[in-house]
Amino acid sequence: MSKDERRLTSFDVAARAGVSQSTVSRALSGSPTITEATRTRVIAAARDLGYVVDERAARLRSGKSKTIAVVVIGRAGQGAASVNPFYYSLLGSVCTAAAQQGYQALVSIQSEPEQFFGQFIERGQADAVVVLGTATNRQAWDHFSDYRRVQSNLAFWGAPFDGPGYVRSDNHAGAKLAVERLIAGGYKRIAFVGETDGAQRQFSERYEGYRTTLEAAGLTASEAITAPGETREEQGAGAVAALLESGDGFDAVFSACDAMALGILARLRDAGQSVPEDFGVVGFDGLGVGAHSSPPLTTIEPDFAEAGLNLVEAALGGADDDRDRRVSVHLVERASAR
Amino acid sequence: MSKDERRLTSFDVAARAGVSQSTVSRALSGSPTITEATRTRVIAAARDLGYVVDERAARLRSGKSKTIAVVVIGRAGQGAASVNPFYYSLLGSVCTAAAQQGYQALVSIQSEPEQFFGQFIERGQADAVVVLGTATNRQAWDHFSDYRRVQSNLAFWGAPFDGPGYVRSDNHAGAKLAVERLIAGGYKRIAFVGETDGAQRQFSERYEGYRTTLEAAGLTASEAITAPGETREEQGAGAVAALLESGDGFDAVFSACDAMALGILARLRDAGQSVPEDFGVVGFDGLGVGAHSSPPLTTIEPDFAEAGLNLVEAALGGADDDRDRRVSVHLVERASAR
DNA sequence: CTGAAAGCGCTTACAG
DNA sequence: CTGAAAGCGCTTACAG
Repeated sequence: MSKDERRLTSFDVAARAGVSQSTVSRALSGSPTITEATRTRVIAAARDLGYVVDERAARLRSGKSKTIAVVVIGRAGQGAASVNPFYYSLLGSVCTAAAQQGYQALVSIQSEPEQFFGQFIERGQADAVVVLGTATNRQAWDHFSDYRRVQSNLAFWGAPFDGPGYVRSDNHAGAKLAVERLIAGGYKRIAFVGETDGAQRQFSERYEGYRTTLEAAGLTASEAITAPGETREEQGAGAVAALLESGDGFDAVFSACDAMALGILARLRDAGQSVPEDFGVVGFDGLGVGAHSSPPLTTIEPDFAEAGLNLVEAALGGADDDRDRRVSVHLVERASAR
Repeated sequence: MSKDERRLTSFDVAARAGVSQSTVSRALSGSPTITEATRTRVIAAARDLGYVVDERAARLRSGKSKTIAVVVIGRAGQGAASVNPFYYSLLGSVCTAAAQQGYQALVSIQSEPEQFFGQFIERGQADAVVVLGTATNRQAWDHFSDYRRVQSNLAFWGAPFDGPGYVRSDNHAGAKLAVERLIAGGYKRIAFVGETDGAQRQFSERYEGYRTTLEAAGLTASEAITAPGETREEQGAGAVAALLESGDGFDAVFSACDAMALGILARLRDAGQSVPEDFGVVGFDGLGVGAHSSPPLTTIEPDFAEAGLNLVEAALGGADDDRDRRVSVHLVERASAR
């Protein structure tokens, strides 16, 4: 610790300010029942002494922790290196939103079943917990989904399921933005790439938005296209390859996520298709790496600050919070649609 | 909380296991002075009851917090959105390393002077603090650098200064790897892009490594090249533009960081230079986005897991830790050098 | 508006 | 190896 031999306590501040310990506590915690004069004196004494309250004691007595635990789910067997930039940005937004609400953020990265842990509230370490990360770690989501039944101060982003506490993008609005952008670019035959079987719940909503927007414009929607692959990029590449081979004359793709769109772009280049001239692509997520692809990827981006705030509010609200939280999205114009 | 009306305490577990409260504490905390039989009984009682220890109380009494505070510095005025992927990866590695050592991670993102805060130890919230982030926020680094004088359980990555507690890449080895790779690719006139005036301390070390490696190979090193710009990418683009205009016949660049290298690649493409055929580029940092640039960027990547571990150890070690901590690096072969 | 006292739920000397 | 007691440093009823 520092050079002081003994820890300073509120007693020392009380002595110096000539008040009782209780008054020190009230003055420092901003209690309205304290004279401004007294408060000023106490604050000065604390400053002179270099005193700060011991949060362990304050929290034990008050029963609150003023902390949000944030669990980041990684791919099984891969740890922190498998967390993609999208979730790191979301993590950053949650930390910022928590700070704005006067909370601190206790972060843990969990990818293996033996480390799945969410009992931060029971241990008095947090008042609520936010879980976010890849939908592919099914075991992790099963774990936290079960846990939500006994602990309602839990909010999620990225889960393959749906239910209370789940926050997500306004997928319908996003899909509409993407598809309308492609229609405006003059593309005639627009495909959707991404699974709609529920592995990633949000994809189904994006497909629905794709379908209704196309139909509203008098165009025909096709079945969602998918291809197997270890990574999202391989899946996207495979899907667009199938699409080109189909001979159905597709000239544009709305990809359910940017990672797949990146694979789509790479495959299109290999196939000699020029984007955006011959073929249009719009993704979803607002991944920063899309700004460096060739061509840079036009995409739908959720408002990260709003997402962070919604997650914190939903977690803190617990069972009383039954709002259907959908985060607004906007179109990021880059260069993959003419 | 959950459905129980009253919080469970170690007393409840003691009653159920037929032992005293002290025995419960010792059994659960793994004290070696407890019979295996007793421990088993206590653990079973705790499990049956669904009891977990209240960390607020445990920490108050023990005086430890088993937590590492991680401060992520963002660009002034920009918040979480300005934190680049490199620092998020580092943050993830620190969280993982902390967990491996039995510590939790309390994360805060700080970019404005009014939020600079590091007194987590004095408040009993952490046993050590790790500060990382962009070197460009000079005020933030000044703040934490001053703080290191009174609080030695502090470690840094990315600081524009040097001193105790600073962990960094093995820049000499990295520069050597990069330059030797370019020499092996047959490039004849290799430039260095990046400032060496100390704004980013590590850059000077990379320049030195560049210079000595080139000289050892009997080639001539040039002065470091820089150009003004709001972002690293603009700086890189400007520098390579100057380089091409110089007419000095440069055919390769070792860029002090990937962000600048990305700008270099973009500018080279605009100038009609083909990479890696006419011009070679090697960056530094191992940024994930480099895998999606065109061409994909060959780069030097520090070992993130090792970096996280070193930061945690250095912070926990405090004044007793005077090791010069340099994290090993490796070459990531992509496609910007022939 | 302020103070004296109690107590939050643990861990840790101190005994035996 | 286990127990009874004290005490970590606050906040919060309870008084006045």
